This record gives sequence, structure tokens and C-alpha cells, in this order.
Amino acid sequence: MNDVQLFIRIGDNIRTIREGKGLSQQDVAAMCNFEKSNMSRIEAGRTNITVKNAYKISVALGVKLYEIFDVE
Amino acid sequence: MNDVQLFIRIGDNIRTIREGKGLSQQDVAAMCNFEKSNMSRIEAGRTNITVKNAYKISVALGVKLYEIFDVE
DNA sequence: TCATTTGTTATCATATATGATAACCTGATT
DNA sequence: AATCAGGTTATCATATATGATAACAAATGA
Repeated sequence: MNDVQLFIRIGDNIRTIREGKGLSQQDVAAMCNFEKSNMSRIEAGRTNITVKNAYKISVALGVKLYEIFDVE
Repeated sequence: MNDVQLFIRIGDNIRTIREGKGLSQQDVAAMCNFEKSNMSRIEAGRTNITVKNAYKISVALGVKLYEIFDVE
């Protein structure tokens, strides 16, 4: 799997979990203390996310960190 | 959990898996195309690792990406 | 003793993630 | 039409991850 595919898979995981919880990007961004534009960038797979931000998001979404990284 | 604790947990995961496979930091670093000093930094939890490097390491170790991020 | 392996730390330059802002779009609501 | 919510994209400055190098230490083996 190349980098872009990896980033997109992770972004998709986050989006799926977020939507499953009925939260908006703005909701999650606020809980993470950053702007909604950054959430959009992450979900679109346009960044090589760090574990620090991934963890913040996992806490906001109420899931375990590894759920975000569940890719094949 | 604070950032430092998070980084250390991840570093410990990587180290445990690596040692379980009987590989040196040098072995894994070579498979990832970077230097052993960088592996040491990652395992020591002295960096906020990106998913790109975490994925490279997971491939080198022959485990799923999420295993590296299995933290409480 | 000497060389090798393994791991650690400090330091540096460079690449890039981050956080913020603004502009924009779509769809829904008033 | 006008407003709002939700999401996207581009751009910027700043912080920091990365990759490399070098020096070091401890353990091991020749």
C-alpha cells in the first residue's frame, strides 16, 4: 500500500466512526482544540497524521486508538 | 494519558514486537530505509511518530499497523 | 586486547505536520 | 432571497518529525 492509500484509509476510518456517532467535523475539531478545516484535511487523507493527533481524535470519538489504524 | 506516556507506550510496543521477532534495531531500520538512531528515538518514545513511519515499521516487523497502536 | 554488535544520545538541515484564516460550495431552513 | 450548517480547499507561519552523522557505552567474540 502506498502512502496516499494509507492516509485515505485512515481518513475513511475516522469519518466512518465520526458519522456513526452522529458528530460533525466541527464537533470533533472543537473537542480536539483545532479547526474544522484540519479535520477535513485529515479525513480526506491529505496529511501524514501523527499519533498525537490521532489519539486526540480517538478520545473525541470515544474509541480506542488502534481502531483508527485498522487498515489492511 | 499525556503525550509522553503515549509515545512511550508505542515505542514499547514496537520494541516488544521487534525483540519477539529476534530483530535488531539496525535490521528494522535497514528494512525501513533509515538509520538505527531513528529507531532508537522511536522506541524510546522521543518522537511523535507519523503513520507513514509507523506503517513502514509494521511492514518490517510483519504485523498489522494497528498492533503498534494498541495502547490503553 | 581489539573488533564487532547493539543501542543511545546530541546535533543539524530539511521536509512537512500543524493550527489558523479565509473563501467557497451545497443543501436545508426560514 | 437570505441564513445557516456542514464540508472542502488554498495558503501561510510556525513547530516539529525526519533522516543523517558522529560520538559514545556496554556486551560479546576473536
